Amino acid sequence: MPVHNADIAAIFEEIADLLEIQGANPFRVRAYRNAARTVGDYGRDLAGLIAKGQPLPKIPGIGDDLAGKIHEIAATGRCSFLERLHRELPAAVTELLKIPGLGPKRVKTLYEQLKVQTLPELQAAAQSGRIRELAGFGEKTEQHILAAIGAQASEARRFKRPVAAQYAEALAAWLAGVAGVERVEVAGSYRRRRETVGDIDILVAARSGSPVMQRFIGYDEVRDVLAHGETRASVMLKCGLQVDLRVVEAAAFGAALHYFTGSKAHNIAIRKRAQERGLKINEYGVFRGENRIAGETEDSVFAAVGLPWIPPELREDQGEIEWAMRAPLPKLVERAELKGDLHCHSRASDGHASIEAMALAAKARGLDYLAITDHSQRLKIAHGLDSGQLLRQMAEIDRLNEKLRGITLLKGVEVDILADGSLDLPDALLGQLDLVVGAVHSRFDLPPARQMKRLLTAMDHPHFTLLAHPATREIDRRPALELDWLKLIRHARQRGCFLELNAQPERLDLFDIHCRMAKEEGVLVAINSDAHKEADFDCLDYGIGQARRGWLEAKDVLNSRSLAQLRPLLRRTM
DNA sequence: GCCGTTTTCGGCCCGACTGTTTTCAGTCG
Repeated sequence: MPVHNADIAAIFEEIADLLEIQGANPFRVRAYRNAARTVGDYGRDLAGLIAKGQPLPKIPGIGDDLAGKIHEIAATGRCSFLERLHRELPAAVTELLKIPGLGPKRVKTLYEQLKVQTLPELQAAAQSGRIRELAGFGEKTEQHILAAIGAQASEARRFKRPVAAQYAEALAAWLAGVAGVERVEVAGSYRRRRETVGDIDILVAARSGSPVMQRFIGYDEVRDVLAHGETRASVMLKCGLQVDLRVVEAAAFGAALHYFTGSKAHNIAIRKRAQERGLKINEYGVFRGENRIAGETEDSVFAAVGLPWIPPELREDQGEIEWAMRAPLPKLVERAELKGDLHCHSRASDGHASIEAMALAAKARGLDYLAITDHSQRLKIAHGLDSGQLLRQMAEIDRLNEKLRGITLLKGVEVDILADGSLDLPDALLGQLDLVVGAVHSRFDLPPARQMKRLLTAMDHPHFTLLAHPATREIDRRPALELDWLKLIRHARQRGCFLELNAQPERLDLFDIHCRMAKEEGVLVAINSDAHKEADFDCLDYGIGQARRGWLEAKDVLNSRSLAQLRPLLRRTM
């Protein structure tokens, strides 16, 4: 049973929960939480490194003790320290922390006073009125607990970007129209362009006396008001999405925007930096003693701690601060820099538009070239093309290229990578195409070693160009393949092929950390729409967001090349 | 538990809102 970074992170997170309930030193608790996040986001498989006998890399926040625990978990899958904690406190109590309003102190009280360990026990205690009897608890708390247990199953989820955008943008536009409102910005993980968002954070600059707070909690889509004060409010929308609003004066907008954009880890790192310089940062500005020295713009906040403005997509405390101290930050790729799209479908397989219609739609969105990559024969459900059908399509593309102006079509295919790594169409045919996009659409359950072999074998094929949606994950539906990413990326470099970042918002595959790994290893990434209809080209924007989170610049992106620059790259020489 | 250009000990980010309290602890972001 392989140990993943996520498994190590989960153990550290559980240790942090249990220590917190025990009332341990809060900074010790934080050390475990930081370590959980650092390990969970770490780009390389730590247990894999250890298994190969390599030393653990020096990771900030991981000292001798935690490194020792990582070694133990990697070797045994267990952590004796966690097991010791379990002997003192049942594992189930950490579940109680998931109830909003219940933190470590209250969970400890519930366990010690009422012997409550599980959610059903908590519910029973609340229903029988025993919770309100406890010191520090009351009737309202008991009611909230009952309501939260009822809501928990249905609403503990994250929202994909298109859904979040729909609500966030509409609400932001509505707030912008309220009297006295000067600026509105959607902050939080949405602004950092994370692939999913747990809630929406909206920041408003308003003149004093603006009714914006009242208008917010009275918004049509609001189901519950969770909290509201003078400057801050939280609501639950009917769709189950939580929205937090913060209102500040214009002079503090930059500081507040930085604060509410996060991430939390980035903010902590920036504040520590401020502290080292004798400054204090809060959402109202940067202060030296009583004097506010910055805060109107984000630029001014960063400048106050000796840094350039850092793009929101990089604010994860994943080295962006250290990088900015010693070198210019990357100039992250923008949508306008994409010159073409190397993966889309037509009506010939499972698309909904003709090749010509797709070409015109791509041209209308500023693209200069478009590869038609319908599915191959094995994918029956998508009406995959056999050799004869693909040959006829190639002839059709030749005819269209004579007719079309301002866009060039490339002949391609999204060929199935079969379980043994072979490709689903004959070599002679693949060799006639401009590019071969290979993809896994079946046998996601192969053992990791065989899955890895499958992909490496496919890349060894002389005509293989580009690996589509490499992890094959679909958000909330299908987990990512367990791959040795560094090995895969280095193999791609060696074989002269490329990786796709599939821009469909339910895929967003490559992951951000693997984009960054590809960049570091010198493997170009193609940001592709995988469009099945004309409007899908707009998905490229989601791909750009993910690419930016992966530190990619235009030079790291295959389809930022002009067609003339691209053609030689597609021609395999090995 | 981590960490070091004021430190190997003594720090560790900061403020708003709620509910239970009569001045604040707990929770959250």
